[in-house]
Amino acid sequence: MKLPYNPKDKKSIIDYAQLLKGKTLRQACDPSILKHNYTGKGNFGQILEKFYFGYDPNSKSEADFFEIGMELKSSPLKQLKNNEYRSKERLVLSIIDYLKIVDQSFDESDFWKKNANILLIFYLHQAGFDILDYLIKLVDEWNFPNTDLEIIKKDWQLIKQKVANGKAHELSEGDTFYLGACTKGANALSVRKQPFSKTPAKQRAYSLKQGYVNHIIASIAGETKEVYGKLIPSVAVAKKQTIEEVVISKFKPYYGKTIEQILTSTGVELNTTAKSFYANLTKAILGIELDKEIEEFEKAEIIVKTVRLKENNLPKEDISFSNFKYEEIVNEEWDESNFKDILEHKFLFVFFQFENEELVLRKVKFWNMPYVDILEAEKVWEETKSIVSKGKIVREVKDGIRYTNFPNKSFNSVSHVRPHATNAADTYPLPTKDKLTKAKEYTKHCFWLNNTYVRDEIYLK
DNA sequence: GCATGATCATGC
DNA sequence: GCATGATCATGC
Repeated sequence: MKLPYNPKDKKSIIDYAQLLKGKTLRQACDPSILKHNYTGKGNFGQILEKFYFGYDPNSKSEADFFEIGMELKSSPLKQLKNNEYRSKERLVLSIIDYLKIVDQSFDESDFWKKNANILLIFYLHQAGFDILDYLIKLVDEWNFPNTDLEIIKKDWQLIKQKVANGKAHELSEGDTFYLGACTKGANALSVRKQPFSKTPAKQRAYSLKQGYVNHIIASIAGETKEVYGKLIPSVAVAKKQTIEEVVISKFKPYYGKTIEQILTSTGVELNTTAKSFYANLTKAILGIELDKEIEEFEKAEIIVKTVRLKENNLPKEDISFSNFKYEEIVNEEWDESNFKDILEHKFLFVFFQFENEELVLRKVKFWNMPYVDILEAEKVWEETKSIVSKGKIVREVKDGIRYTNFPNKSFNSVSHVRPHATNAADTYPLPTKDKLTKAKEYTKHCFWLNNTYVRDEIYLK
């Protein structure tokens, strides 16, 4: 079959791909597309390869357009309430071969051979639409800018190192900044051998974090009426530095200083009672304008948490996350849950401590949750799901206060469940009526990190 | 002094 | 109106 492009000529391939912009697969392809047999999540890409580019989908370790070393990737966009576009998810790249990575250098790696040059096709995912009717919005090639590539190399090295240490089963997306190791497979039973441990490891693929993909779409969209995220200022990571080193070096001069002293020396005026105060103080220290986001933090989806320690090192409060919906948690599995997704992020903790009633900056710390603790958090999540499913939330009512069966601080050393609402009447519906109170809805709750855990495993370590 | 339930304040 | 970060109140 004669291809409608020259597979040895990059420009010819890209020009042909660009014709997809503003079209759906149904409009862009031959009517034979109606007979496609691809089902399942990844099938947009497979249909695109077979019916538009005219080659059979494969899982070879070389790039799809092997003659010029360019890989084809398609990925969904979502539209926000304000009509701006964002990536719907992380961009999943090739499978990590645990057995081979340990003997490879980055430049000669399977990863780099396949993904150095990518032809990206972004389509708008719309619920209820047939995949043939998703509108293709953005088409362009992508090469990693050098500053990003330095960070991606370090991410890759870290993944390799963990496998070399016999810890492939402990990999987490939170280990790295831009390039993640995300789980890939039908279910939790999709596992592989690893070279230096008998423990089977979950099958994982290299992936670009959702925040990084948002940066990509903002870059390739260029000047359009539609908004695809925004390009944001960088904290300028020098070639031989990690993001951690740059950020910590900027904070260090302020260790031991009071908030007032920090404000004076940064010359930034801030409303200390404003909700965004600590976030703004972080930006002031990093030298980022207050109305801007921090590029590296957005790309790496780093979650900043500020903690105020008492003089005895115990955080004054536990750390809250988003509320969970009772009707959702009972239908979720741990591996797909919001809570696990959050816990697999990279965090930046900014620790202040009370010293004679005054808060001083103690230190900052990059952190992601170790594998064993994620297993602990899973127990809290499973217990919560079970309690909601059975309708056994309320244990007893005393003096009008409802005491629950949700996992508390003595249930687990890592996390517990507590209310997080405007008041007791601020509720979400229950999937199962509460047995004791007959309530059909219940005060909003969320997962919290125990303050003792934050002290012992994050601050003191 | 802490655990747990409850609530507040801000900003989008 | 609601999400989010922060804080309060009470009983043991």
